[in-house]
Amino acid sequence: MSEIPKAYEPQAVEAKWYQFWLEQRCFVADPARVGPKRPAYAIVIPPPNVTGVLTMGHVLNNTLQDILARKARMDGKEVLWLPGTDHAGIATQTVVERSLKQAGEIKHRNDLGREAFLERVWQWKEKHGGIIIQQLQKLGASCDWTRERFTMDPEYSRCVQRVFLDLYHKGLIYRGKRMVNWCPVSLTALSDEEVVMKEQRGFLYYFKVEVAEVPGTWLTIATTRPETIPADTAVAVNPKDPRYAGLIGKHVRRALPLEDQALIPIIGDEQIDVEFGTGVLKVTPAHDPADFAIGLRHHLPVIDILNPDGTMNELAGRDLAGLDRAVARRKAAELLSSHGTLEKQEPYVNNVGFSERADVPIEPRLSEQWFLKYPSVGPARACVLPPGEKGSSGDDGVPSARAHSAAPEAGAVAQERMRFFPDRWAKVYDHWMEGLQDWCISRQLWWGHRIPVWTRRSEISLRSLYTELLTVLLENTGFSACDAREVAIRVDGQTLPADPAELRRLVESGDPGLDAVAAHETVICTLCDKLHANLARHGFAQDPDVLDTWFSSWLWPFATMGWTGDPAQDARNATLQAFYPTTDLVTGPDIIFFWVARMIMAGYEYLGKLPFRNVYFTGIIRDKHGHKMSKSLGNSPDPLALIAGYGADAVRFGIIRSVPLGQDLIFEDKEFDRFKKDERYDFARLPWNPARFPQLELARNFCNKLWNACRFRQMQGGATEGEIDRALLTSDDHWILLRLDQAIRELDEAFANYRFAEATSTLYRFFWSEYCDWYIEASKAALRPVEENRAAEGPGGAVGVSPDGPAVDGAAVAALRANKLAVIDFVLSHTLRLFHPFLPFITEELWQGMGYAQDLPADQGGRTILSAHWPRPLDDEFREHYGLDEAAAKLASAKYELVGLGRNLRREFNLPAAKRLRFVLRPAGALAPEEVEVIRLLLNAEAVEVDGGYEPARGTPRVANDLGELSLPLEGVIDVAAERSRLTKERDKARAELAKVQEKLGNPNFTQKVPPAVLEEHRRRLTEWEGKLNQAEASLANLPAAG
RNA sequence: GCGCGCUUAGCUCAGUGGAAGAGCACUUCCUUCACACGGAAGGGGUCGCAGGUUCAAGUCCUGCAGCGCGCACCA
Repeated sequence: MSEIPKAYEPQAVEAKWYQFWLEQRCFVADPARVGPKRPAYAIVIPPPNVTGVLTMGHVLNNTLQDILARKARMDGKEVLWLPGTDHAGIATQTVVERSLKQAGEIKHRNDLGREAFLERVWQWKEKHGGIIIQQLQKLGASCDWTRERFTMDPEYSRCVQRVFLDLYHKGLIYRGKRMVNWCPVSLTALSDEEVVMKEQRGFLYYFKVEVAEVPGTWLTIATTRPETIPADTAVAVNPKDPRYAGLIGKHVRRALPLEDQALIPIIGDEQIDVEFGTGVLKVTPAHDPADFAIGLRHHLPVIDILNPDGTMNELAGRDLAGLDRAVARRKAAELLSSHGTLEKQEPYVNNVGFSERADVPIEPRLSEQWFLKYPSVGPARACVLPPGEKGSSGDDGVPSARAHSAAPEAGAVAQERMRFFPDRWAKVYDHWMEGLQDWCISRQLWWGHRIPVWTRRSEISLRSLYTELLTVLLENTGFSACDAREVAIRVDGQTLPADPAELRRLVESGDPGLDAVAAHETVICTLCDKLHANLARHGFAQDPDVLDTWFSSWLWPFATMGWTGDPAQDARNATLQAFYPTTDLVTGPDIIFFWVARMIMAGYEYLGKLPFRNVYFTGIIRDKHGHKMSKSLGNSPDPLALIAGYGADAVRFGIIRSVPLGQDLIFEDKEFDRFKKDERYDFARLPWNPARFPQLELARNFCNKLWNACRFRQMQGGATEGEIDRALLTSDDHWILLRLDQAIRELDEAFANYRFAEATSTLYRFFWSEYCDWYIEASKAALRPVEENRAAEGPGGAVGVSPDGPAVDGAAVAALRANKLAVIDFVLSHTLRLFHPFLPFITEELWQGMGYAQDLPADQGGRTILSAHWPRPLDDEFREHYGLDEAAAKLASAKYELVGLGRNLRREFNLPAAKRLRFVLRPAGALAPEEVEVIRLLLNAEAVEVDGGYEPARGTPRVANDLGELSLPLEGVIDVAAERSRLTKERDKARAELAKVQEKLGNPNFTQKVPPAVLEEHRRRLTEWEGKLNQAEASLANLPAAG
């Protein structure tokens, strides 16, 4: 570190060290190193979308993971932070299709066809897939990039299909015609979790229908969707509703379509809310989940009047067919109106489900889809510790195995517990797990894992069918018993053995029932590539759908580690054995159902163990309006621009410092308009140019402070990390070492509880307030060049050292100076390590530049700070060895307190900081000259005279504490009024505080019940305030008469 | 409708029953040889409201209000 710049310049530093870390393979995890002395620590990254770009949410999330990973490395653990991306089915397909359309290459993906289109998606992925990875590297993420995974990697895809096959085998996956959430834009089904409810302003339309059997009797029906009237197949009322009960069983004439006003029944159903609308419900089984359920109960027909894209089909009738559903709604209302059956329409606000991705109203639609009944629900639900429970933690914070008292299933035996941070999310999780609905896992997309199922419908005898299946299994395949596990066959919903020998036995059985020709549906689920050609040749067609992206993500913790599902093979998988279960998961609470819950279930189902031991849910980063920041809303600043402007370390520190456990963060300066003209920052050059970010500015300044503190040390010269001589420690040294100890303890506590923001506060306070503001300033007394110190302390020097003070000795001064540097190096080298997880780049630069790496073994910080040991609290041995003394530290803080009081006098008497002042100190006890010199320096005083018998002139401002009385003789310029005002304020304050303490101590309830320590504290406070009050009163009495 | 958060200084927010805190902003002073991305001092708070528990409540309990977020088939 020659030519140290005055300000920290992050850009070059960051690139240099990241490259160094990669070259040195610092992030690469080696399962072979894991052992009793080197425990494993693992995190899997929440995989960002492969075509995504970094958002502020990613910054928060991945910085936290990086902090955990770097801290774990410094703790001596073998760390695997496993990175990767997911294929993001809908998002990626949409992006690619849109770009091809914009380029004019296609009008629709059908123009290319499935294979060619997928080819283009892969090209897109190759081109854009690395962007977010590079961005994570800019942030400093210490992922093991050699293990980067993608959910569409061949091995990963195989895991997905194996799991599909397994669940199909187990009967947990089934195909069914059910109501699903249909997105008319993406043209695919969605899971319930991908639907967001939004309030919509619409109308409640009241229209009337005549009861066929009782002419002249009309029923009024309220609906928000008049366009679905042609799909109505009944009208429902509550049988307990006296208004309508008598009409049940009769019919009404359906209003639309006009050309087909069919008669539909009036049915009674308990679910009908008597209070709502008119108490009469139109029942539209094809287009409403609740109505569908009613339809099932009453065996109603289903009329589907919508096309997949949300337009009306011909069943909607002449007037509506072809119209978009929104247009059709208005048209239907007009039709009713023109026929005099629309009684009124009222403005109405209701909740409508929207496709999260396409942001259009979803359409409840009856369609054939694949569903999953969740596996391992019992253990997955039982393993998460409920709020308030701590579990019994081991040394490394891993909860030990313990049975759950409320395990809902007998199979859920003693198991490890998982902790959520903050724990309130456990309740949300539990609630969702309680009401699990089957998961719709099929998507009508091309980009994704294609469902490994082949189907054929045929008119055939079972004997012929089985014979044919034998051919399919055996022809050109070398099929063996082990392959049989990779095939599941169902005929008409019944499982058929995939073992050729058993099939042959069936074929050769004499059962005459096998010869009847009938319609059969044969479904084959297989992983076996060899069968595919045979299946095609025999008229089987592969299911065109792909699986929900989350159906691959939920396997992430073990599929990324090379899990195969083959027990023997997995037992030999060193990575899986060493690093699963993982230690921590860091993610947003918005995907607790999508991802976290499902991973837990998959973990139990396939590894028999929870996938991670702790889940940290981050806050959500919002803009000043409280909206979640996202790329699509355009309200997120580009993190890379922030990194360019402030430095990666500052962005990390600023964000982490601002986000307490589990709270959302509003990340924007509301007073933007006031500051945007601030010329100190050239934000105009930055593309996002939104605002300035006080959080980041603070953090950048902090990095600069750290930089300059080291620069200051560097400028002092001398040996690096010399030996500390306990005999030469000053009270300031005792103080800072004990403050360092305190900071380490606070940090350990913060880490144990995942309180990262708290950790940054501790670092900030310790480094800036304690180390820089007090300790370094105080140290400047000892750090002055030796000659200067001799002059300052020699006889006739300006400082009022008592004449019989120690003889000044050049060698002694030099030794003191060297010892001071040794303490500074000790503290700084510890501080850099404490900062490293948060500020990886600047700490590495300083660690190397300051020479702290020099004498250390390569694997303990010699090569890089990354592997330096995390500082331990100063133990008894250390305290003993260096004679660390609480009393000395107390003396130092008393000094600083007195300095604060003295500086305050300056202010009170309007004395400019530059004005050289003489103070007089009447010490309460013995006080070494070097202590006085520190006080003088911190006061920026010309002199502090020590005079045990000093009696200041009347009206001389003075302050006092345990150390003594500090007077500021202001010859001839005493502002009596100012001093009276100051002392009066002080006296009143003392009186008030004294009264409070006296009242408490006078209360027998208090003195009897309060813990001794608190009582002691209050008694101490009493004497303290009494002393202050006396002093203020005495000073007031001492003031000359006004005038 | 049910659940979960939040409400503390002008702003953004910490606060773990025992003397109300930080950063920014504001006022005044200082370019003193680490740092003006800096230093010193200062002003500013009935801790949302109302009850309760306690010797002691910003902190625990109950209710209420406002804001936010989830979950939920009210057409």
